[in-house]
Formats: sequence, C-alpha cells, structure tokens
Amino acid sequence: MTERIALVDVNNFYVSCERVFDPKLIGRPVVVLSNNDGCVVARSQEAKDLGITTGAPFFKVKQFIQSHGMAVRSSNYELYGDMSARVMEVLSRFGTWQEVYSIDESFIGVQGNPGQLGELATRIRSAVGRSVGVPVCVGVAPTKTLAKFANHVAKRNAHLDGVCSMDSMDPQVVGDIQSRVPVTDLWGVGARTGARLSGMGISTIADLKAADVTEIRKKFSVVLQRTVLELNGTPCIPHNEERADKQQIMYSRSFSNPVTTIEDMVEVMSIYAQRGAARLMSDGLWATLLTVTAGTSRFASGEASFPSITLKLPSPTQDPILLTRLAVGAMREIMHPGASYVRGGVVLSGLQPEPGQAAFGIFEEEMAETHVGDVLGAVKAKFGNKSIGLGSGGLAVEPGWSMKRDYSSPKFTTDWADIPVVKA
DNA sequence: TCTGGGGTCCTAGGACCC
DNA sequence: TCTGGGGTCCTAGGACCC
Repeated sequence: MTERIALVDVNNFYVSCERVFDPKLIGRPVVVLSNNDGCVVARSQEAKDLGITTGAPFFKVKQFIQSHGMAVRSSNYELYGDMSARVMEVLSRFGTWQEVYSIDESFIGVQGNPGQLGELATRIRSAVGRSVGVPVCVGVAPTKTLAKFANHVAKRNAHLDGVCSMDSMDPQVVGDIQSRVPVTDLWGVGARTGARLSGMGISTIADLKAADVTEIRKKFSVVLQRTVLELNGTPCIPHNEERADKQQIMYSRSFSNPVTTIEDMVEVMSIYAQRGAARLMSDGLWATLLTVTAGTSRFASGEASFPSITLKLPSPTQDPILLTRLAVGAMREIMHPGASYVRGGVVLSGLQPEPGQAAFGIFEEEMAETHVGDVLGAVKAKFGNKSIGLGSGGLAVEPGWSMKRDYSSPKFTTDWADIPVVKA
C-alpha cells in the first residue's frame, strides 16, 4: 500500500456547468464572462481552439465571438457553487482525507499499488461524470506539486483519458516531459519568479527539479524551496482538511457606470457594508478591522485615484449600522469628488468567532444595534436581499452603477422558479 | 463607451519592550 | 556621554492561486 495524493479538477468548470443544463451548448464554442460582463473567465475547448484567451476584455472580442457563432453566458455563481458542492461530495467518498482547494478542485488522499491507483483515478472520473454530469481530470502522485503536474499531463494528452498516475509512468518519459514543460506551468511559479529563474538559466520543470535547494531558499523563499523539494518527491506542503478559518471577508465590485459623486459613493459603501455584515452574521464571525477602497480605471486617462483606509473597530462587531456608518464616513474623507471611480470595495478583517469583551460604555449601544442586525438578517432571509436595508442601502430601484449581466442563465438548482421542467 | 473578484501565505521593516 | 541586542507584534506590500 502506498499513500498518494490525487488532484481532481473539473474541465472548464463554468462552461461544463452551463452545459449540464443546456445540452445545446455541447460541442459548441462557449465563453463565460466575469461579473459585469467585463472579461472572459472560462472557455470551452472549442473556444480555446479558436484563440480566445482567459481574461480577454469582452468588448474587444465580442465581434470575433459573435462572428464565430460562439455561445456567451454571464457568470452564474449560485449555480456553480451548488454544482461544486455536488462534485466535492462525490470526491469525498474516494479519499482518506480531502482538501477542497478551490471551487472546482480538490486534493484527496488515496492508497494502493500502482495498478490500483490508476484504476481508482478512472473510477473517480466516471463517478463524477455519472452523478454530477461534468468531466474531470485526475492526477495522482506522491506530493501536491507532482499531483498538480500529473493532472496537467492528463489534460494535455488525450490518449490518457483524463487520468495520469505517476507511479505507472516510465521515469524516462516523466523526465522527458519535465524537460519540455516551462517552469511557469508549475503550481506556485508565476511570471515574476519565472523571469528571475530564467535569468539563472532555469526555464523548465526539469531545470528547477535539479536546482540547488539552499541556493533557491537564499535567492527566493521557503515557498519556492518547498516546490523544489516536492518536485523531488518529498511532501512538504501541509494539507488543510478543515477549511481554514476565513481571514477576511471582501465585498468589491466594478460598476457598470463610473461613480463620480459623494452621494453615489455613499450609496455603494452603504450597500457593500451591509452585504459584508450579512456575511459576518451568516459565517458567525466578528470583525475588528474595516477597510474601504475605491479605484479609478487603470485604462483611463483622467485623474488616477486609489483611496483606501483601514479603521480599527471600537470592538469586535458584525453590526450593519455601525459598519455602514464607519464605511460611509471613511469614504467621504478619502475620495476625490470628480474622479471617475470604476470600482469600490469593503473588506472586513481581523475576524474572530466570538464578540469578545466589549468596553462598558459602548456595550449597551452595541446590544441595541445587534438587535437591529438580527431583524435585518431575518427579513432578508425571508424576503430576499433587496427587501430591506439601512439608509441608502434600502433601494427599491436598481442604482445606475449596479452590475451588468446581459447573458445570464437561470438559477437551475437554487431557485424554485428556475428549476428545469422535464416533459415525459 | 465597455478591461473580474475573490482569496492565501511570506517577508521586511518599524514600533515597542526588557 | 555612553548609544546593545534580542524578542514580539503589527502592517504593508509582493507573489501567487483559481
């Protein structure tokens, strides 16, 4: 019995989710857009083959997309979140432990001799396909970094049928592949590090694998040192089975139209602070720090302005009234009226699971405000997010800056009104 | 006209303490 | 006038990931 790590991820996750509920999209080139329909965040293989790149601004490729008959969808995160939970549940049945790494990826612990590991990978792939309907690739190896690499190999070699277990591979072949794949394709090596490595004559995975660990530690960091060790088969990246406690809650969005006035920005901050407070309450967390930010476009020629300020909260809180008041007040101070802001955000950090001991003076006030928060939360849970709000957060009409979503698919799995109807 | 939205971890440097 | 050194905590910023 050998202990191994499997990295399972869904191919073109968002596109695959859309296809489950709209089979007409199968075989067609499909792209999914980011919030605000700003840029391309997911592409089907057919769209990749046509040369659409991830992160491409939609307005620049729109013509090309339409002229090639590609299907376009706005992102539907409720649907993807729900599909993700289903995939993770299936994977959990196959692992001795599981670390959910992202919305479409999970590491799981697996055991067996080389032959069994390859078969297991194939069984995982068909189980997810059968019960959720999305295609996955599986990479199996002794370390996380190598499991990621094996997954990469499975994806790029059609004859492997979506699975690659390193124990069944000829070491010579592994070496050949590693000496052809650029080091920046490796998990943990980005463009910056890649450029510096290249200056040292390290350009492929094989080069990095052969590099001197102590030199790497000195010139870079323990992060890259761990990567080198993992490439050589020594596991040194720990796995977090339990979802690490969240360190921060961020609510940040681009606007469909720029915000230039204090009144509009106050409206934005008021709503974002209340969304943040709602997430604190649903996660059972209290914040001790509040950051508000805004930014002008990096692509525009007007005044550049990136105001940002962090406030220490008087005591740990999840109170929407207090957070709204502070966020609005802080933003009034730091923004430049007249600058054309295209995004804004509220970050809650210094999170803790208990309200802790409040100073006596503010304690009573806190109590009163907490009750209001409970009431707000209850009303929203029952009647939806837009049913009630504080100050300018209680908007009956969509404001001018709210998100654009012109190509939405229905909330197939999370809204009764949108559940697909089967006619037999 | 239109260019995403989250997150994590590590490191260096300053403040402060004894 | 002399002007150490080690430790901790906090924060900002960099790099990376999906």
